Amino acid sequence: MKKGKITIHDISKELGINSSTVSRALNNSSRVTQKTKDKILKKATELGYQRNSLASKLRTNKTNTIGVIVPRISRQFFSSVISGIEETAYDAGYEVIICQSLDNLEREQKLIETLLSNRVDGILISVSTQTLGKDDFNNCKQNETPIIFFDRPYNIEENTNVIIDDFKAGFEATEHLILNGCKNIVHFSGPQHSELYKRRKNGYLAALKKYNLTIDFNYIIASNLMKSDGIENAKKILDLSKVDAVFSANDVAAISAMIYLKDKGVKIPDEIAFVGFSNEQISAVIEPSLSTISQSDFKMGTVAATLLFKQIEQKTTIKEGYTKILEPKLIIRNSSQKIIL
Amino acid sequence: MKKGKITIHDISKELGINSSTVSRALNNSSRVTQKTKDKILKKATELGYQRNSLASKLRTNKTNTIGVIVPRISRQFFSSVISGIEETAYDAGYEVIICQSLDNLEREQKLIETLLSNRVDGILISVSTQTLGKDDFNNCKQNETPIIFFDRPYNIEENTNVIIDDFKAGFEATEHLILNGCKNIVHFSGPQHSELYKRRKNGYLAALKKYNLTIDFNYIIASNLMKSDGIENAKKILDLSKVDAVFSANDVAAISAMIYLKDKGVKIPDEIAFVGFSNEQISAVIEPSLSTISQSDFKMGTVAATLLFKQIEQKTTIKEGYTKILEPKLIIRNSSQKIIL
DNA sequence: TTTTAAAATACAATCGATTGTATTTTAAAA
DNA sequence: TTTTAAAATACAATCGATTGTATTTTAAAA
Repeated sequence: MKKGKITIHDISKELGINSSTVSRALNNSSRVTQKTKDKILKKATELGYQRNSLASKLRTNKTNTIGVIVPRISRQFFSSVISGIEETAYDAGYEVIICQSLDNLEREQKLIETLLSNRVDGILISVSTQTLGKDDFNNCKQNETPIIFFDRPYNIEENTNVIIDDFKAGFEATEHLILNGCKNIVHFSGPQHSELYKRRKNGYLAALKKYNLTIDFNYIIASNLMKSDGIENAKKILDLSKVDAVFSANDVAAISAMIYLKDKGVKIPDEIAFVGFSNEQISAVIEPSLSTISQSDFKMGTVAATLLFKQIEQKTTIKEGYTKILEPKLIIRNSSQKIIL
Repeated sequence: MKKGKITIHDISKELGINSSTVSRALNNSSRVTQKTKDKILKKATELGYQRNSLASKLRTNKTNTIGVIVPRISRQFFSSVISGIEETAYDAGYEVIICQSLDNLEREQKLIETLLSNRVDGILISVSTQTLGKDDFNNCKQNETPIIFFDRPYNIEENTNVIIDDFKAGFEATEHLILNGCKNIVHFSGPQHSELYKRRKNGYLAALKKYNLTIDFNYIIASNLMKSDGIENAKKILDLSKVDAVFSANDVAAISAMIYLKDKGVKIPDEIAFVGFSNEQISAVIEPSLSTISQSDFKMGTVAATLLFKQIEQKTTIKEGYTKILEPKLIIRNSSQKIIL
């Protein structure tokens, strides 16, 4: 057995057939007769031939590979999006390279560089929370490598984005609480520079307005929505009087706040009702189970991937500022259903 | 601006310096003077040059890339292992390609093929539950591509494996329950062909023996340990008399059983105590919080990756049947602590 | 049997970077 | 100024697969 990898030239030599014919046979070209194909394929398996994708990709200038960057693969939402992307890619004949930025900008930039130098045909990304600039992804554009942003919108005027209707989600979550008898609803918001959290907040405000509830800006608590922030927020709630509900812009903060409040003897949902955001796996398991917003994650993956493949294959210049907005879905569980007397 | 990607030849032409010198300058070779390097680097950034890794990898016959295959990236344990791998790889200058098999053998085989044809330098894999054969990975060996198995051992006699001491974990979990006053301990076991589940079971049996408790094989319930299996198992428990504890070979089944039993009015841990396995994220959040075994996940990643890099760089033939066994850690939470009168 | 068109296969260049060897340049010594 | 060794740069082959064009083979028609 020859050491090292087998190439088409090895097959070529063994059979006395030119390597171009071997290549065509392996790619099932109509320019090679079935008889020759059979001979070549047999020899290929016999030698344990395995195409060198690097050479093929270099020559054809097409990798049939896309890169996906998310903050963390462990988060339920992202892994569902990735599943959606992978299914779509699988059907379209693309390979997928999954990367996590750990919400770190420097790392994210490095990943982009790596993906570009590996000549991916396109990139799907949910940007890190540190990504604030307007032209962090110029290297892609310079390269004419299509890039599509999902979940966390990025410079909507100039890029392709796939997001959910955060305003509507915020509105529906809040309205649901109001219809369940809540009147003094606190909102846990995220970093205020983020468009996404602004929209959720605006949805919240619009719902209060619709039902003529007083808007108290002390009731809007901004934070990074981490576990510890939830606890801090919960402490603040205990200082505010009359709070009877919380709409949190993510599940993590909602859950840690709930646990803290329960520990302090607060009855949930009867004294304080909760609605979260994201439909993390834990939200179904915690007690009481947390009502939340599902971001149609799998679908977001398929939609983003489909858009990307279209851009890659049409090779059209990317239409600036196209945004696809998906519908959110309110999932009603126990944390928001008060016993209305 | 030239359309398409910039190559070293473009830089070469622009500056009238041969492309070999350009290549050496970009790789910071000592054969190029600093003055020339500066000129070349400046022009490279000016033109937006980006190395074509495909060409480089093809020429050098080294990709500095490893592939990682896990059943699902969303599972807490696997994403932690991956983090461990990525950190180690980052330090060692390797890229990581993450793939999920979805516990599907066909898909797993396809991923292996793709990784090999992309000429990864090595592979880390936690095999799918469908992978039962003894030589599913011959294509790697034929290729002389190192492959290391983690978490789920595979053909221990012939391959490199990184696993935890499942026997010890089973023993400690069971002993912990015994020391908390439990005498009639049910064991939820997994598919009986699996070495891993056999070892956990043997640990359980050894603990019973050590404390002179009767071994009743009706108390060992085998299943696939999915959510639904947990519920089925819980029903069976209700039919058995005297059960006062459960040691489950994973958290998922333990949790669904707990929820079912709680619903039926069983007090946990006072009537039936629980210990799970894996330390899934949910296990800390459920009520009562679930005692479980931590599989030193992050460390498993670093250890497996370190081993792999060693194999890649030494280019030694893979020593057959080397198994690295990591220590498990019992995490005691509320589900296992009875009030002993 | 010779001619000819179609089918099959071979030739050779190419993708972009790397690298051993050859050549040129530089600068010090003769 | 010429010689010479060292430093710097250029030449050319190479990694493995692909593909437009050229050549050969096949088989039918003349």
